[in-house]
Amino acid sequence: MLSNSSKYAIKGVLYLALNSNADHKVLVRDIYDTIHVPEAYLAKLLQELSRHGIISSTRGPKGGFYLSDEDRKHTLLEIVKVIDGENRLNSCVMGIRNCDMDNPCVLHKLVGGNKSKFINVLESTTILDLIDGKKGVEEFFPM
Amino acid sequence: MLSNSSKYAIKGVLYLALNSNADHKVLVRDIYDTIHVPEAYLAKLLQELSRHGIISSTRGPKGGFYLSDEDRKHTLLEIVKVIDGENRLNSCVMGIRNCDMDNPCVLHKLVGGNKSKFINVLESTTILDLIDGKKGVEEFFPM
DNA sequence: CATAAAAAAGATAAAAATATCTTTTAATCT
DNA sequence: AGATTAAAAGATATTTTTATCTTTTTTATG
Repeated sequence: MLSNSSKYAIKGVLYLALNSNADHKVLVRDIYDTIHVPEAYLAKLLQELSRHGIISSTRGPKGGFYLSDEDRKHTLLEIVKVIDGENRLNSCVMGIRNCDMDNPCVLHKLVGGNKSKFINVLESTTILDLIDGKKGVEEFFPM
Repeated sequence: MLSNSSKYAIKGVLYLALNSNADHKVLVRDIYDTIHVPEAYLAKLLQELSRHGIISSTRGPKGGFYLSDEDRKHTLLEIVKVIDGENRLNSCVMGIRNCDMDNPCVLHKLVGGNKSKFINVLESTTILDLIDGKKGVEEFFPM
């Protein structure tokens, strides 16, 4: 359902949500170990998210990645769509042609409901929602 | 969540459920076009299922793949486990270490419920359940 | 302005998933 | 028994995903 890349991206954004703001940017090298994502790969993913305006970044000294207040209003689904593309989530669970919500195949009816709910959660959950009331990274990235 | 291979396999088994029995075996070459799965690849998948006792087959003239009455009692989850292995479904949605149902990470709590339900459907649905009351292939594989 | 810091971009590599092709084995039928 | 049929097994190829490495561009600062 979700690619590894999307999971990585969400973990990265989550870290930024908990540890950064416009006045305190963070470097990929400070993140990757905590969230268990290869450094160079994480860099690529964050760059992609930045390019799409999901997160913020500045180059050069004192630069790094961070989340503005606006950034925090983005949903998990937006992250997933940037990384995995629209198609992956929209396609029929069973990969059957001409099958969608309106004209579901038998299998779609069977498992499609749960999938829809899964997507709904991603769509209705913002970064802010996720970290609301949480204090530290430990809670999100248990060893 | 499900690999393409698993989807292919389920489609193949579904076709067998609708079109075969011990007295009427079918060849891969008669299946693949209808369910839109590459011929040689489908053959491999069905062979794997046969090897694991999920479906039946015999070689030689009048041979082919088919489902015995017993075969029809297998669940979708069994098919998925043979093709994708145990790990794919059991791993944490977010790929976070030491995270499971008992000690869920924040994201797990968020989407884990829907995933569990998805797996429950696969686990509680047999091949027989799937085709119960259905008349033809068209209903399952709409063009 | 020169230097250093850090993201951005581009190129390449490795691994996994998907797909095909060839050879072997087993079953049936004449 | 010999020929033929079809799955089983094995080997190879392609594509996609995941991952790394190198170069370039931007920015801050001495």
